[in-house]
Amino acid sequence: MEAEISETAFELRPLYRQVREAMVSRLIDGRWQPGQMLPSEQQLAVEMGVSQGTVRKALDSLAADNLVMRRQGRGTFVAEPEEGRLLFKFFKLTADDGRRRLPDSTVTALVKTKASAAARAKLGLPPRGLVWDLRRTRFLDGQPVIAEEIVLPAGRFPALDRVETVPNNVYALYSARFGLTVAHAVERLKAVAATAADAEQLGCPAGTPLLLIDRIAYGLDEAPIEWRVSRCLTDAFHYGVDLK
Amino acid sequence: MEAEISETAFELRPLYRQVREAMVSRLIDGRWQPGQMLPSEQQLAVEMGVSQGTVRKALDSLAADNLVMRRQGRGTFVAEPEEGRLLFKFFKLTADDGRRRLPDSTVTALVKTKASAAARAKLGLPPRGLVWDLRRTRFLDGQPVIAEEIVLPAGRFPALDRVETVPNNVYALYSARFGLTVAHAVERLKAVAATAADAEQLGCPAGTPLLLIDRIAYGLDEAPIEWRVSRCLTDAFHYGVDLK
DNA sequence: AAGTGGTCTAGACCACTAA
DNA sequence: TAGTGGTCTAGACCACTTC
Repeated sequence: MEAEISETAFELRPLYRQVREAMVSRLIDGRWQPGQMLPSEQQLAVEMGVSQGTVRKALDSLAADNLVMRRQGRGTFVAEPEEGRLLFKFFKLTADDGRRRLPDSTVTALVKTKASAAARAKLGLPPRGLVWDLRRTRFLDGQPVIAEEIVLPAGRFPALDRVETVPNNVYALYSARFGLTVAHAVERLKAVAATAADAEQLGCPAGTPLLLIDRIAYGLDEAPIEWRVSRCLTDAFHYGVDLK
Repeated sequence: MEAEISETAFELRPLYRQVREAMVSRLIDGRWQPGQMLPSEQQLAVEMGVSQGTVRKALDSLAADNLVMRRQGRGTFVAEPEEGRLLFKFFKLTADDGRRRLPDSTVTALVKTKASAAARAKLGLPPRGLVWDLRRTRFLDGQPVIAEEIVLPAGRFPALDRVETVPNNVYALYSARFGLTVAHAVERLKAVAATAADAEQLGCPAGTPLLLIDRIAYGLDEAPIEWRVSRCLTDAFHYGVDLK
């Protein structure tokens, strides 16, 4: 009952790191579900055989990464992707007047194909690996502003095409339907000219400057979950970054 | 000697916040200079009349914001803008092959003028406020890749035009010459078409898509220090963002 | 050996939430 | 009132750096 963590006598990482990793593994395997309240610090300390202060340090680290949410007087809860505060963690486009909202989405294609060499490299897939290729157009104020392609490793998204409707917030779908939590992402931005296809999809002249966002999203286990390329009109919007 | 912090009995913010603010004010007024070693946690605890744990929490918070650097066995040091690790805190452009280096710079103009309405809004200046307007071209591999305009409130940069040479890393200049530390910045990115002036400066056709970076940089006192607009060719480079 | 920051513990008390 | 996380303290011991 006690030695949940320190079973082997010699451990290189500090205790609170090991405690954190034990907690992350509970998030990965679903023993702790989104929205669920965690045991109290005291209970976790007893259960894991460490002091409350060490549990606190691990929980604070999870909270800093937005994996759990802590509320004084209430408890500690597993983060939910639908939660308002987190909706914009991975969506950095903002209207120039400051209003922030998620654009509506219209799926234009969803097919399973062999992964391209680029997709295999981005997602760490073997030769002949399969992927889902999802394409959609996203609208703000009824205007098409983003042409998006999402590439997913087919093995982690079984029967994705049997989902009735792909929701606007796909990360909520990944979580609820496939048990995959997007923990962090890396984006690369460039300015590119709209191709003829972009121009048709976005209703702008060919050659129009577009903000290209190339994203790889990673799960709790640090494995790539999604490769996404968004091509955005930025006449009335900007991509916001906080450098701290 | 003791009650450096809790002079008044009632304070709303937690102690470690007050300790942090006392420390930040020492950074602002120059009692703690860049590169300088801070007193040990124990000394600070005694001096400020709090426990070592509270001092540690304040110092950890400063370290998280890259305002100080902590090294086990050595001590805690005020961050220096020239330090390698910090050079890229505010420069997010990376070569597509992964190499990171700061581009060379050539100043094309440096004049003191009345601030435009836009500049007054960005920098929080009064009507008829004065600014420095610095323009430069930045090169990577000998190729011009960034056309940059930097607008500075003249009041905080006296005799800027008497600086012999404006260094490539202007934030080191702000620190060494004017005692101004850039603590954080907010950037807005868009894709725009190169104007005729851009085209001439960067040696590209007019209409070429450019990544526009609009940055406001803030000092330790949270007042704006700099407004900067960079227009970047991103054929061989990208702007990297880590979403965590 | 001495001095520094890093980890871990134990316990007191406060602030907030819910019943 | 009971239970939760948040703050603050005091002290022990470890890891690293320097002399």
